[in-house]
Amino acid sequence: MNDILNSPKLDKNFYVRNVVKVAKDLLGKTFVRRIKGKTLAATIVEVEAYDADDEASHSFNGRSQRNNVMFEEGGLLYVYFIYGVHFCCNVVTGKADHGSAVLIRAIEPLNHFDFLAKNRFGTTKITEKGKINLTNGPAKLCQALQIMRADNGADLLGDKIYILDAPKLKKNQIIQTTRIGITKSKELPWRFYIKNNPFVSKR
DNA sequence: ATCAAGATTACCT
DNA sequence: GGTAATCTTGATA
Repeated sequence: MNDILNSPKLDKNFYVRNVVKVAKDLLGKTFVRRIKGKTLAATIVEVEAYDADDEASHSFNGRSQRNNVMFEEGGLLYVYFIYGVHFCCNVVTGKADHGSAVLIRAIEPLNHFDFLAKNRFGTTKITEKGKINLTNGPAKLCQALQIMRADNGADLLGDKIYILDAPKLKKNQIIQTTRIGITKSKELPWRFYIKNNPFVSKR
């Protein structure tokens, strides 16, 4: 655990690359959220890439008030509100004005389970199944980590939300497939997840 | 001005 | 498996 938290932050160069490569490389890295004096840590286990010339991407029709952060240089957090109910968070990638990001779809918590459970269910008493349910979806993990509108545009090189390096996964531990919940560009194989990880949202 | 769709989730049958 | 929840955006009038 201490080894994990003592790893270096991913740097600017990591984020300013092709979005599909960044997506794949984010698997296994440690997502950190500092809030209320706590340092919440979780392993990234499922992601999706959204690129500029990708019909399913929020950036496809150009810059707008909502997707503005996606067009910044890589290394920021893009948070959006969806279905009038949920927040989802993305890691902005690529050069300035490009418009690409990686949706974080699922994480595996490493600490502070009571705090996450309180945020999700209003109680610290949870079953084994409830534990899986803490962060096995893009809106669930935002609720658990208290990521919301105010966090849109957060600097991932700052000290509130950031990602730590971790050993690169082997090729055979990564599954590549099509994305979930979209109607356009469904055929692009831009979803990645860690094989056999119980926190992955859907097989 | 009105309307439909949306990178989801929880709860129902 | 179906659908309500309920805000924001972009299209059409």
